[in-house]
Amino acid sequence: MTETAKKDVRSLVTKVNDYTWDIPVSYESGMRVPGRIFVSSKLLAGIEQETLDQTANVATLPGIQKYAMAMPDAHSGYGFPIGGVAAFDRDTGIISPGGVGYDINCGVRIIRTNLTIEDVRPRMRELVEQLFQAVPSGVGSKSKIRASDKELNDAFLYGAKWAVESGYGMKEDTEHCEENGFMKAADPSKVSDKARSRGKPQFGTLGSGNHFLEVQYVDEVYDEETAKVFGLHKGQVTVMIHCGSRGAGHQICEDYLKILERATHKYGIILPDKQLACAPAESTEGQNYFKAMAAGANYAWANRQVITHWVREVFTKFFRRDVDDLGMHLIYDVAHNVAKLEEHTIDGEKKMVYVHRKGATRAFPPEHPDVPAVYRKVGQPVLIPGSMGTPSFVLHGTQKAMELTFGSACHGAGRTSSRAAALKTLNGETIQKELAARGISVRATQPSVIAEEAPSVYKSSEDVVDVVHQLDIARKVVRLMPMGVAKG
DNA sequence: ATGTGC
Repeated sequence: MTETAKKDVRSLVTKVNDYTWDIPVSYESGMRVPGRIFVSSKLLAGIEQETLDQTANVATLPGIQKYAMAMPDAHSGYGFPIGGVAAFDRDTGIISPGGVGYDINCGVRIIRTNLTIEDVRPRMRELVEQLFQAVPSGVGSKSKIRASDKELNDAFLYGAKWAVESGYGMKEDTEHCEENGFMKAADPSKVSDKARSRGKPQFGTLGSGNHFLEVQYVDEVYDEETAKVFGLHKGQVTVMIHCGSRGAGHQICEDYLKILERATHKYGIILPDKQLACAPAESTEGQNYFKAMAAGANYAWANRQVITHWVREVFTKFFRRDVDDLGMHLIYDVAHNVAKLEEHTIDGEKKMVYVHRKGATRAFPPEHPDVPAVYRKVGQPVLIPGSMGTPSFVLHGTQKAMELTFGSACHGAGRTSSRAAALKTLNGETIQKELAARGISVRATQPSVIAEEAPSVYKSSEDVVDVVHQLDIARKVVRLMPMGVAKG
């Protein structure tokens, strides 16, 4: 980024405090509320002009509440910024596929183990190879499962619950997922044949891009008490799965963007950007999108659940110990790309709003009824993956998040440069060797994937997480260092 | 992110 661009960004926004910057309604015509960026001055310098513009654009949408928000990892996306949070009044507001993103319920889960670094490190390469072989990855990768139409339908309806009941997991798994692993609003009849045919052969596949399957260890504990509640302690090995709804979610988004572009016109909604296509939340078009989106979200939960089962299979064979003995419990599973109908207190009044989190994690506080009973006292686990070779974090949600961000926090590091730029300047094999020298085994479909996802093309996950911690919208519990990574 | 791209 050039010096001029940096200056430009700073001059347009107003500092509220060290981690909060506002885009005034005077920034762009039609803004109904200000934009609000939760970011340090260091990270603000890296926020692109387009991200600010997109945040301001979101602020023009009907029924928006309080602020159009951007998290410290924000970058530009389709219409809405990635790292964005926006809540719309159920009765007067809109719902928009661009506010969720193409990868519906792209998300993260973390599984703990009883293994130590010493158990795993000497055999890391071999273990990663086994995981890579067990979980199909890459663009267009196909599942080992041949799902029937009925099974696909049940997965759209019941998500992780379908997977567990089909033999891919343990009953307790669904209790440790956001929404218990499925959104009840799902209606598979609102999903097109094309989306179905793309989703049918992809259960239990990782996908590509920044999606990964990672063996990690707890290298720092910030909050002993909460870590204990999550079953985490220093030196312990964990497994993180980061992936989404594959071709199914992608097709649902594409289908409904077209439908909602027409609805935008039909309902006379004026948009600064066509990519913000939306419909009144309670309109037929809006509700149909919501029902299809929920089905896509459920597909992603089913996907991560099937992968979890195969990960457990690999570990039990590899270490010749059963799942109970290995202590491979799912800690939690969060959605990073989803819209939800939630109750929030706005200006002292309880209200139902459609909260769009696109590249943002729900961060509900202690005592919230939607937090699983086992975590009720400490708040929802907030899972923030790092980029390849960089630390990931477990945090917990707070009351402050309910007050400031509709119960939301950031979702990860966020790119600083494009895939194309990374491919031009970086060599995958060199990066793989550098990571190996740091004790991190990476197995990918091809070297170019490693170049595209190099640590240097991402913001620091540490910096991003520190902002949400300082703001107290999520508090750090542990830091996880990667040891082995399987990627598409 | 994606049976990757106007």
